[in-house]
Amino acid sequence: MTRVIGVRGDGTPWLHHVGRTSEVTLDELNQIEQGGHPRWLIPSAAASYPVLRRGGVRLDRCYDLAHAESVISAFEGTPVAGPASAPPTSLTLFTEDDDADAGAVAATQYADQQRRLAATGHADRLGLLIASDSVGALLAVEMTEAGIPWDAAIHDRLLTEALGVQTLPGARPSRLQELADRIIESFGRPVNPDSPQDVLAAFARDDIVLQSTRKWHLAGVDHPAVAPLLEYKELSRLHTANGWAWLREWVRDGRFRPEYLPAGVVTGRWATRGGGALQIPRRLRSAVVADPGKTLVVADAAQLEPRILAALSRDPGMMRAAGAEDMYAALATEAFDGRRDQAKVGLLGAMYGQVGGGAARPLQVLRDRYPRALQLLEDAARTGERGGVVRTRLGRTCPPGSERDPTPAQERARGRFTRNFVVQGTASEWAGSLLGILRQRLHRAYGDTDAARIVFYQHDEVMVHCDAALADDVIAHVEAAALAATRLLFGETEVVFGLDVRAARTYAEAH
DNA sequence: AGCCTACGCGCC
DNA sequence: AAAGGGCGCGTAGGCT
Repeated sequence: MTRVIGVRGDGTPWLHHVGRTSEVTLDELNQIEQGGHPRWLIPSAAASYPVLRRGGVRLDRCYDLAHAESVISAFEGTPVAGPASAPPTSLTLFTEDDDADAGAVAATQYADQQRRLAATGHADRLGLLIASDSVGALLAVEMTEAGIPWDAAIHDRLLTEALGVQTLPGARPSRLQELADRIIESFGRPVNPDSPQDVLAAFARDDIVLQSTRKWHLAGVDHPAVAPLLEYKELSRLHTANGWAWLREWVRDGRFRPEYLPAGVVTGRWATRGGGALQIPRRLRSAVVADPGKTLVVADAAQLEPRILAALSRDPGMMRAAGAEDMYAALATEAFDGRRDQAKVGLLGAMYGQVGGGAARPLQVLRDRYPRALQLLEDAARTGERGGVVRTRLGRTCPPGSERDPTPAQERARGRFTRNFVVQGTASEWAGSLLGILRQRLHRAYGDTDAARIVFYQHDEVMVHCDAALADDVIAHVEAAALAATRLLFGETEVVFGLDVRAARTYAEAH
């Protein structure tokens, strides 16, 4: 019998069961949870689970009505704003309005969703997708709670080494100021290096006309300001995006705690809010340091998207290549006279919708040698260009075209989007499945303790902060989770989804 | 002052 | 002739 769980605006948990909604204590919830790990219905884990966690409750499984609604509506062709982007007021009905029986409303909505799921004819796959998004919603809360271990002193030292010393708040650090001075000196007049317009105008006065100040446009220009400008841009980026202000705002008690938005991206990828958590710069990854006695297990899926393409299309040659440890090298041996870079450029170009430039010839080779794989992408692109929708392996559906009268350029852009959607979205399902399976395995092995906690996840990469002595076991759990995710999505397949996985004290060393 | 867009760049 | 997908975020600069 289904149980609905939620939290009122005043923080009181409620339980809806056999037609009745009543207040419930955290102890009672824990007892029911321990008694058999039911699959709780929950209007929104993002809204309710943090309160339950603060009370020591750990849910194993749930069905998140907001995520389910997003998945089902998109499949039906009437997308709602995603659960992540929905403003808090839209949850009022379920969590804050004490007059309505929130439990009864949720139970009704669930029944309606089950009916609609059955009507799709794909209740099995969509059910897996909803389960995956739902466990992601639970884990997202737990990951924010755990936080990424972050050594502020190391971060500070890295900043000082790169940027020089901080002078006054709001002023440039010394190294950055020196570069700004050199830029001005090179132009012989005042220029604000932070202003693209200003920089373009300065170059124009020296008879150099640039399309933009992007670094790849600047790179080939012969002018004394270019070198300091490129260095300034790189360091300025570090200063503004992950400098001392970021450190003060985001790192507390040795932890960086971003807010995760599972399936916050249309393709199903996660997004984060605040702190730019999915863009932790490489040069700062040595500041991510395990606590004493602990280690970081970092696993990332190698060449995930091309392998996804092979498994989705079942192209025989592509699947054979995707059985190799280095898929690009295998493709190169088979079809590119051993030129690995050609295989990579071609395959990435095919998945992103590139048509010209250096990818043109490799693309033709791929079309000749791997027609089924390329056809899958071409079909997705054509569907998008015509205004249709495409779906991932588990049925996540892209939004319908938004233009009423698309220009040819807009049609092509949408074709590139739908072409990429099937691959990026299915890759996201594979990684999300791995994540949910890993969460369950770690909990069964170590319980709700700090012995092993998932602390970071981005697209095709997961980080576990665990007791150093458990590193090998945790690595085995990650590898088992990857195999299980592969079976879940593709059954028996020749395609190998390999992981680069290792344990180390810092993120920099483990990646 | 607050809001919005364009730009540019970091990550996958 | 060139033609690459998905994001978040800080700054500049223009608007109300």
